[in-house]
Amino acid sequence: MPELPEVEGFLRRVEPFLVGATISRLHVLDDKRWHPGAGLDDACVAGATITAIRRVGKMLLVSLDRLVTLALHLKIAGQLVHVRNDGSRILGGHPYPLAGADLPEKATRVWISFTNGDTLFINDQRRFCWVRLMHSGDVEGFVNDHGYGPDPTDPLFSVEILGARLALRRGRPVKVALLDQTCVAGIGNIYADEALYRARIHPRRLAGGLDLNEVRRLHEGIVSIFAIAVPVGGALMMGNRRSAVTDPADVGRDFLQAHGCPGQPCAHCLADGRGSKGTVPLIIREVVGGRGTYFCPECQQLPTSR
DNA sequence: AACTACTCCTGGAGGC
DNA sequence: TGCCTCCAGGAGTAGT
Repeated sequence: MPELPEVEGFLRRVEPFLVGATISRLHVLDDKRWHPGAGLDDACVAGATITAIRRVGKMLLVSLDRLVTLALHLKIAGQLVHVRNDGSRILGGHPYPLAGADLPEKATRVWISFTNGDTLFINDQRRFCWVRLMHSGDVEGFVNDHGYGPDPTDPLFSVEILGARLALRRGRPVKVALLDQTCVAGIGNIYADEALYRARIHPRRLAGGLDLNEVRRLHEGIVSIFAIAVPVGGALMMGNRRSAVTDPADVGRDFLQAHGCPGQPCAHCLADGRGSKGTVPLIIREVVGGRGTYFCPECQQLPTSR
């Protein structure tokens, strides 16, 4: 579930505290989540200082001054918790509650303690996340092997680029193309649904079948939903349903209009006056590309055949 | 080349 | 209440 906004939002908030921090120890609690490269182990990072953090797609890359890099991917249910030496916490990724929980806890897979008393916990209830340690010289090759597409938060991400990437996947449903990290990097199931909803495009439309105006709308949908989601650290989703906002600080994270909203009146149709009171079209759920997909059957229609 | 199916894994929901 | 089954999902891999 942690997609681009969840990872980027966390990165932006913790960067001031992490860059320049020196690791005292890296603790591996779940060997299966830990993948040190050849000749490397957890002891290699003790005493190392973080020089930079960046994101590629949904992956986080933490560069250390020992010419090694920690790479981590939160997959579906991964969560990052930065605990400062005054006890304050910054949460990123999956929002499953840790109210008052002592860390590390049972879902903690790897954690890092810093010489300044701060700690960073990598939690994952589902055990799909991974943490790699590699030589910094190998990072470029590792990233290139994934073949990531353009980043939609990059100012250079244009309508033309999106159109060209979709054209390469012309025979696939546009939703499936958006989920392909080599098409556009960082979009997952939540934001693919939201972007298509904003663009009023049916998720089963073929990627190559969109006209220029539709590609423009989709580009705007992607860029605008990320503009909302990134600053607040992403949406509050627990599994396949939206989680209730319990912390006033999280109110801004309740912005989803389609994904996880089955049976809710379509906001577009409401605004456009479609359907009288009580008969406004409702958001429905179908499986597209093997993923639960939410959309409005009224304002996101498939073109009539032939 | 382009699909689909399966794998990894756990917690939560729903049925009985 | 308790047990059982099903489902969610990122992304890699295997099979069609």
